Amino acid sequence: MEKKLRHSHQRDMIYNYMLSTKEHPSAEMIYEDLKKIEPNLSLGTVYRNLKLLEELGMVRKVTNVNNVERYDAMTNDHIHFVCDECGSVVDLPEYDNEEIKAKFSNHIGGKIEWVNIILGGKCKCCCDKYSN
Amino acid sequence: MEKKLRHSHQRDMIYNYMLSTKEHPSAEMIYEDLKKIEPNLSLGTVYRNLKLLEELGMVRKVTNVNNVERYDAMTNDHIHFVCDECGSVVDLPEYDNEEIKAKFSNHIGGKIEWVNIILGGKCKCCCDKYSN
DNA sequence: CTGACTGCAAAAGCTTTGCAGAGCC
DNA sequence: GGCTCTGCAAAGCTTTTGCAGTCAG
Repeated sequence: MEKKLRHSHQRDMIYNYMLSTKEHPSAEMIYEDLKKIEPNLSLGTVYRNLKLLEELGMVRKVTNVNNVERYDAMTNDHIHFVCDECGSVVDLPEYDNEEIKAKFSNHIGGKIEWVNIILGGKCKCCCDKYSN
Repeated sequence: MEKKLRHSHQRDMIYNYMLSTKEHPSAEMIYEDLKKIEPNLSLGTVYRNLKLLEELGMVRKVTNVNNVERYDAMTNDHIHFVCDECGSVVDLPEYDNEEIKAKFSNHIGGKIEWVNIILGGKCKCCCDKYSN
């Protein structure tokens, strides 16, 4: 059942990149940025490692923006805001998910393993740009 | 700017189907079911109309399960639970989104237009099936 | 050495789109 | 009649996968 992992330079790069950015990048964005440092990197490797890191609970999918999945390194419980205009995804301050879990756990009967809260609309930047 | 819509039998079928189901279907699921009644229906038409209905605010994307988008007819504020095992998406009782909007609107600066709250885990059915 | 990991490129989805014809108003 | 909508099929994109070679332990 358990996976046996070896050390991998590429996986390190990807994870460190995830830890360093606040952009909630897509696989493609990660690939484009890391290729500057490691020109041989392949997109398939990015996808494979994101999936692995997700299974390890080190990274998670945040949301799908325009049919592209956006990722986040797991830190604490926090929620996100997505701009429908420019597609940016930003963190919002810490938020207690336990409350909402507790509220619905009876109703579900099964096991709640995660909570994903996303607000959407138009970010400040886009509101200023096109005022309407 | 405004769209000029004509009446369309296919669009009616799709919307009525959305109102009648609790399954939060994908385009494909809608297509498969409606084809039984309307064998000429095409998948492209389902996609086109879902997009249209979404723009009209009559339908919304709920969440992406295994790279497939799931839809819901807009009713009131409610939230969803997704089973990671079987991919089912179910409604949870009404929930007040205004509270959470209010909590973060200052922080965002822009305009919050929607809230999407999703809980995930293993549904009762799957918990019973594979007990571990 | 062994088997996990990678790059490459092809394959596999899901979703969108161009086009010619049909249908609504 | 004009413009929207549809079916069909092709194209477009993102993501996954097979393979042969590379690398970590």
